[in-house]
Amino acid sequence: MRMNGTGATKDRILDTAESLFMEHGFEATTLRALTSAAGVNLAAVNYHFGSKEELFEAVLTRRLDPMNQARVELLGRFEADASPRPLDSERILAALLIPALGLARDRERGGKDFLRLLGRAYADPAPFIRHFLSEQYRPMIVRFKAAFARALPQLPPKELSWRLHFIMGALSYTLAGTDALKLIAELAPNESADDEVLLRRLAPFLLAGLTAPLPPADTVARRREASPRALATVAARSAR
Amino acid sequence: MRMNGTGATKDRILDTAESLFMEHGFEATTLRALTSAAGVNLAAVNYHFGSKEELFEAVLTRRLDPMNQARVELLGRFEADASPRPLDSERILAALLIPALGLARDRERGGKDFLRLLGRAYADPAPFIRHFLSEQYRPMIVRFKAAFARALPQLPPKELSWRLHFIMGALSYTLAGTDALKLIAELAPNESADDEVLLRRLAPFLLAGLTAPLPPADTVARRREASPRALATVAARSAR
DNA sequence: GTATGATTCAAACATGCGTATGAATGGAAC
DNA sequence: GTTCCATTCATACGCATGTTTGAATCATAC
Repeated sequence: MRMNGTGATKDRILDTAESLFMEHGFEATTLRALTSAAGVNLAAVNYHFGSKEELFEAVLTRRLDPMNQARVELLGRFEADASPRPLDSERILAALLIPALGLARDRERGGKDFLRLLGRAYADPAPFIRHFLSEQYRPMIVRFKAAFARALPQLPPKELSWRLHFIMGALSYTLAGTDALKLIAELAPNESADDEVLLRRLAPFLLAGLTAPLPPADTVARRREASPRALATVAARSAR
Repeated sequence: MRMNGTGATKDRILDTAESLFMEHGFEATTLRALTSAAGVNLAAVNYHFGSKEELFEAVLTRRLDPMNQARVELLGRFEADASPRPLDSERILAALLIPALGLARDRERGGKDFLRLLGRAYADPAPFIRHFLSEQYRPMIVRFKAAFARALPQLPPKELSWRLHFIMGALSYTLAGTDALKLIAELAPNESADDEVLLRRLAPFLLAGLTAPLPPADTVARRREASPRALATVAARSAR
């Protein structure tokens, strides 16, 4: 055993890795830059974590595991409160977003960095990252999908899967954001309240998408519903 | 001048790069793997493109530029058709999605690869990539934002910016997809019709989010509107 | 047919990477 | 105060990377 001054080497590595992986990505972050920024020896990463990949997984697990657990717990609590009536999709969505919001807000250091890192990990093509994330998320996703299915019985399961996919996309992209914001617009200088405001704006957007009317039934649109038909119509018309 | 057999070396490099960058990302794709897969000499990349980064930009420009141009042109055509009435947001959204759909469908080879590559480039932290994409997209985004602002005059500009951000997020995440699909659910074996089906499911989702009711006005929700209030309420209640 | 200039090629360059090693270090246990 | 063992450290290993070089190759123009 050992009891160092304040922060154990291991934690210092995790914190620095979280920040650097977020900023530069996994591949572009070198162990030399990482250990030098953390003020530890180069060999410390391999000593404490085994390899760079295992370090990355440790960085993710440290926060992802509690966050997804909190999501499931919150969902259970909401369901108990609403019992015996089924929980409405608005609160299910809330159970999905609130722990992410809490992570962004509560931990003064690193929390927001982590969410950006997570958003980027989502899009990373490295097989070990994709596999790891998939394993980490599966139980949570299965649980929420079942809850949404109860709340939206008229929505076909396949459609629900797609919309959950879109939701996770908008969420992770948004959390990964920062520079991307500049791409869309000049969002004024009030980036202060950011994350809370962000999720309060994201929630209605996602809820509306989740409960949107169904798309046209078949490959060629037969029905004459108002809203979702036009895209197909217009697409056909624009064929040159 | 030179006229090689069939495909000039330059094009062969571009095609292979598109596929490999998509599959492994920018950093993890080595010039040796790339040139060997393309059947060209290792030095050919530096000879024709100058550097790996410039090759990446060339890969992106080759398709991104025409796609965004097509988006703007299509928007203009729709606006002319609708004149003098302002174009509804549904068709504006269609002008945004259809060229992406066309790219995924028309070019038998590479089109879909490119969209996945693009979705991944969105999330890549490399500064030169972010800067490049931002420059490539700005004119198109500005144009569409103005069109949406006309179609949705009741929506505050800042709110519109956010929702455009969410839209681009769901879109790029969806286009980058494939493996991510497995994460959400077992989408059955009919991945056949994929891309067209995908966008026809995505469009109603995005349209509903875009036209969703406004979130609560202030930091603390004052009004008693039905739908978007609950998240804030519930969040406060769940504070432990 | 020879000169020209663009392209291809094999080989090397310098550098940086993740990882491994073996000696130093220092607090805890006896 | 000596033993012990987890940790730290400087250093080196082996290798792969992006890039450069200078000669070989080829179609074209004269």
